[in-house]
Parts: sequence; structure tokens; C-alpha cells
Amino acid sequence: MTDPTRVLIIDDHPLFRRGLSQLLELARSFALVGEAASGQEGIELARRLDPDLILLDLNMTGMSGVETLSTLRDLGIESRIILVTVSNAPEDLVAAIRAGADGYILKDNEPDEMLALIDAAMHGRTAISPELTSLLATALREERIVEQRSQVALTERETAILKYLAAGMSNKLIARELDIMEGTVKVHIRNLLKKLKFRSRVEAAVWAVANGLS
Amino acid sequence: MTDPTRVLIIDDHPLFRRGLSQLLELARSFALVGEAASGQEGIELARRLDPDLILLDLNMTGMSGVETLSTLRDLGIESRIILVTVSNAPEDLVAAIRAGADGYILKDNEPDEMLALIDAAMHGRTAISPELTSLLATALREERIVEQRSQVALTERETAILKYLAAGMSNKLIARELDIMEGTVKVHIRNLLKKLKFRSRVEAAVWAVANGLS
DNA sequence: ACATAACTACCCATTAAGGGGTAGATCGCC
DNA sequence: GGCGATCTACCCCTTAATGGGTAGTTATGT
Repeated sequence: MTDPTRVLIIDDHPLFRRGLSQLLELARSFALVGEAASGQEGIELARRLDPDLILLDLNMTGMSGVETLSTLRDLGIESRIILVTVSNAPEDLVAAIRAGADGYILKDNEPDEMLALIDAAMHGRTAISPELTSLLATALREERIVEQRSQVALTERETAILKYLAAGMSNKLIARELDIMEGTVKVHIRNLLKKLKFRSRVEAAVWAVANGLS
Repeated sequence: MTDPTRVLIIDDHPLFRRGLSQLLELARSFALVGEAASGQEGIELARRLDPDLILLDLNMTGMSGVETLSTLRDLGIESRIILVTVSNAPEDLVAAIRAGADGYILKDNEPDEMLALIDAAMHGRTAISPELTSLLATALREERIVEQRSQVALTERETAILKYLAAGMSNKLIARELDIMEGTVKVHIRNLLKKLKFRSRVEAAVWAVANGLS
């Protein structure tokens, strides 16, 4: 048998730490090496212990779970990190995944299921409670709605000007480039902002760059 | 008991159509109203029959599954559409979800599981084979913009403000976000523009986005 | 104790950008 | 011919952004 997985638990609820550690004991292949009651303390311990797995509570007073996670990753901690939470809010999940979580488990999952998910995370997969899968899909789909901006019919001139905008050029420069009056450029900018529902050239430029219209 | 779910199957493999239809027969709550062996034929039938559910093969010769799906959605077909496939390639999955799929099921799933997923899709959830969940997470994570500290020495505040700039925000909004005066934001902007040798916030924002500074 | 850097806040000024309008020229289409 | 879309150009005005200055506070290191 291989060495047990060295686990650190970060949660400000003593009772839940207790529950988790008992669950891990049951599974026998885990060794609890540390417990922390706050993000700061958890970060300290993580640096000192370099555990294989960190179980991290999302909803903590003071430093939140996602903040703690970000800090851990910034510090170069490469442990598998699983967020344990009662929240099924999409934004929490997406934020956690983006911040580098390896898993996202609901506290009310069955113990069996939790162990299975933890196991999945330890084997390199991203472990997410099945109830949350559709949330991920929704998050992806919402980005698709943003893409509908690219479906809006810009005229040839507007598209050209958006490209110059995405290069960071001022109205004056664009006018010189296209050999038209600056006022005319303003008209086109005004129209394209309205069509794409942007409130400023900066928003439009940022969007264009991020969507490869450079 | 409610009316059976009216199903259309689009797949160019006769054998698999057969298998699917038998599976649905078993479940009793489905009525197969049409079968198509190609994307074109499927679109025809979908328009005529307006089924409740469309099971669509991803890997078809000629018109692909995703193409067919896009066309169906463009035509205003509002049936639940589940892609059935052998592919576990992330890009296929992401493309399908983006194109408006309500589900994505692997052909080698157990019949029980397939029925459960189809049922989930019919109840408004996005049904995705559990094996694919981590792919979705990965897709999301790759879009996570990693902060790349540039070699130029920006202060902490300037870096923070550059991020907001890269989000297209105005001085006023940034000030509100950071809870400082708009004039102070202007100072920081002025300083960072000078340090990075930009002539406008748009140039800075465009550069920041292109260089992955969220 | 002193110097420095960073953050804050305000003063001044000019230019850039955004939002509304009218209007002429050109082109394709019913 | 008339209609609508597009591109052009100008009018108006308000707001946003930029570039310069001084200056107080805090923290950090010499």
C-alpha cells in the first residue's frame, strides 16, 4: 500500500473539521497532518507542511475561501485543493475553479460521494459535486451570449474603425488613417457603441482585443 | 400519466438508431416520432415534427452534429437537444454547449445513466455525462487570465487600477470600486501611463488585455 | 532622525470623447 | 421614382480624460 495522503483541513467551524477528520479516518488512506481555523493560519500551515491535499471551507469569516485559495496558489502551493461549501451559487463555483481549485464539494453530500470525489481529485481530475455540473455549463453558455455581440451587424466602416480602436488609436489618428474628418470618426464610433451596447471606447477596445479582433 | 415525450433521432448509423429507439421503448415514457440519417434530413424532420427532444449524433459524415445543432437553433427550433457521441474531446463538448446543446452524452454510458441524463435534460437541466464534468472545468480554467507581472515597476495600486482599466472601466467607476476620490484615480492613471509610455488609457487597456492582465 | 516611496487629495488648465441633431451624396432594391 | 442604408460632414453641448502643480499622511529603510 502506498503512503497515506497527507491532508490539511482549513475551516473555521470546529465541528465540521471534526466531521471531516472522522470521515477521512474511516477511509484509512488519509493522514490528517494539520487543522486550521482561518485562512491565514491555513496558509501558514500549508507552507510548513506542504500537504498532498487541502480541504478548504469557502465560507469563512475574515479571509474567504477563494481569497485563501488564490493566495495559496500565488505562493506556489501545489497541493490538490478542494473547496468544501454549502453554497451552490454559480459565481462561487466559477470563481473557485478560476482561482485554481481542483474540486468543489457540497457539505451535504453523502460521505461515500465525498470520498469518491476526493479520490477523483487526487487522481488529477477536477472533482465537482454532480449537482453543480449544470452550473458550469450555464457559466459557459453565458459567455456564448456575450459572443452574440459578434453577431450584431456592424457596417464595413464600423468594423474597420473598431479594429483601429482595438489598436488603441484616438479619433484623430483614426481619421488621419482613413482620410476622413475626425467628426465622422466620432459618428461611426457613436453608432458602433450603440449597436454593441458599450458605454465607452475602452469597453469596446477591450472586448475587441479579447475576442481577437486585433 | 403525462403525454409521452416526442423524440427525433438524428444519426447516420442505423444500428445505433435502432439501439437508441429500443432504449427509449424500454422507458415507456417516450414516443419516437422520427428518424433521420443525416443533418439535412434531421433539420427537415425537426421543422415538420417539432419534437420535444432531439437526440443528435455528433460524428456524422457531411453535416456535423454541431453544425446541425447550430442550424436548428438558428431556425428557432426549441426542442431539447442532446448530443450523443463517442468523443470526449473538450473542444467538442465546449462547442456543443456554446451552440446551445441541452446535454452531451457518451454513447458508451450505461442505458440507465443515459435515461437519467435524458430525463434531467427534459427537466430543464443541462445533462452531461459525469466523466465529462472535469473537461468543462478545464475549459473554464483555461480562460482564467493569469496575471503576468510585467518587468516595469508599477506600484500595487497602479497594477490594481490597470486591471480595472483592462475591464473597460471609467475613472469614476474605478474610484467607486476602490473607494477613493476620482481625482486620485486620475493621478494613478497618469503615473502608470507615464511609466508604461502609453498615450491614452485605451492603449494601456488594449495592451493589458493582450498581455493577459485581468 | 531623515529620506524615500507610495497613496491620498486637491488646484489649475487643455484636449478627447460622448450624445444629440440635421443633411447631402451614393448605392442597391422594390 | 421612391425607400432605406451607408458614409460623409457639420452643428450643438456635456462629460471624461489628460497633464501640470502642491501637499499631507503613512510606512519603510538608512
